[in-house]
Order: sequence, then C-alpha cells, then structure tokens
Amino acid sequence: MRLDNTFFENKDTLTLAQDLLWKVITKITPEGVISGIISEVEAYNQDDPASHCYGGKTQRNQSMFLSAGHMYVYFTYGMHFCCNIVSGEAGYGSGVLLRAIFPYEWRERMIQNRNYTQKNLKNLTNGPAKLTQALWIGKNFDGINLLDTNVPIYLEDMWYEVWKIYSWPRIGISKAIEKPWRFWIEEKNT
DNA sequence: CGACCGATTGACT
DNA sequence: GTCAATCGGTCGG
Repeated sequence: MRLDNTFFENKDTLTLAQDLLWKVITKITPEGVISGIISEVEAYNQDDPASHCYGGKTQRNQSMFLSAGHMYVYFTYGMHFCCNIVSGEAGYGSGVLLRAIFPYEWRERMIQNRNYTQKNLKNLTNGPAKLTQALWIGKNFDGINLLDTNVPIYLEDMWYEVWKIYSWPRIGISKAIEKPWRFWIEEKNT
C-alpha cells in the first residue's frame, strides 16, 4: 500500500523516523522499478543544533520547511547526495535522513548505478550517499512531494513485522551528539 | 573572490 | 575499528 497523508499527519520527527523502518522506497524508471527496504534513519529537527535547519530557512535547506511527505535532497562532501523525508507542518524545518536500505527490487541495477565491484554486497546500500547513488536520486528530487501520485517515487507499506528497533547517537555530526536519534533494524535470520 | 568544511565513502589495519 | 581524499556549496570580506 502506498503511504499517504494519513501516515504522516500529526507525527513528530522521532516517531516518523521509527515508522519509516521496514517501509519500502520505490522509484519508477522508464527501464523498470527499483526499490529498497528502509533499514536505517536519523531524525533532525529545527530545534536541534545538529540539523541543517537549526539556523532557519536558507536556499539550501528550504525543502525541510515543506509539509510532511516531501523530500529534501542535499549535496555534500563535493560529491555525494543524501535524501531526507520531510516531517511536520509546513514552516517547521524537520526531516528524517535515510541512511541505509536493504535492496528489494532490481538489485542488479543498483550494482550498475553504484559501479560496484566488491564481492561483499553488504556495502552496496549501507550509507546515506550509497543509497541515493543506488536509487539514482539526485538534486532533481529535492522538494518533490512523495504524496503526489504523479511523481515517479513513493513510499510503500509492505506490512513487514517490526520486531526490534535499535537506537543510538547519530553519525558524522559534532553537535548534539548525545541524542540517540539514529534508528535501525536488522534483517531477520534466514 | 577565496578559505573553509562537511548528516561521507572507500581503503586499509 | 581507523584515516584521509575529495570538491562544490556556503559564507565572510
């Protein structure tokens, strides 16, 4: 089932972050459908010194101030894109950084997109810029509305059972390092 | 216009 | 686990 406004409304960023685990991000391309199960996220909001929107709205972060269900895609380290799901009301800056996915549909295309040659597939989509590269999400997805059924990307609930969520401080930040706002899941033993 | 730096990655121990 | 390469964006002068 495609996630709609009822999934996002009246949900704070920390709750949304955890609710996004085990959901599926799906992208439609002319060549086929590519998707992954969201497996690691981080929450950021406007009152949080570690967040891009802490200082208020700028040209870069303006998408974070859109209403819940939009996407905020930013460019960093001179070469990487990272993808967030915006939360909260319009005018309040907050969102959930997608940090990892489990490949779901069309993994071979992800390997192509990443130009991936390692044998160990564990490293294919286990980082925020890795998953945007695998799904081919770039700056052109910044500000897009995932609730708009005309856009070629959306979130799905596949009714996976959420049996355990891990929580720990976020990665790569220098402020508010005490907040355990990173959440992730592990694949079930097969 | 130029210095600084990052919500990282990939290579390596 | 550790570490440095990397380069466009951002912001101050």
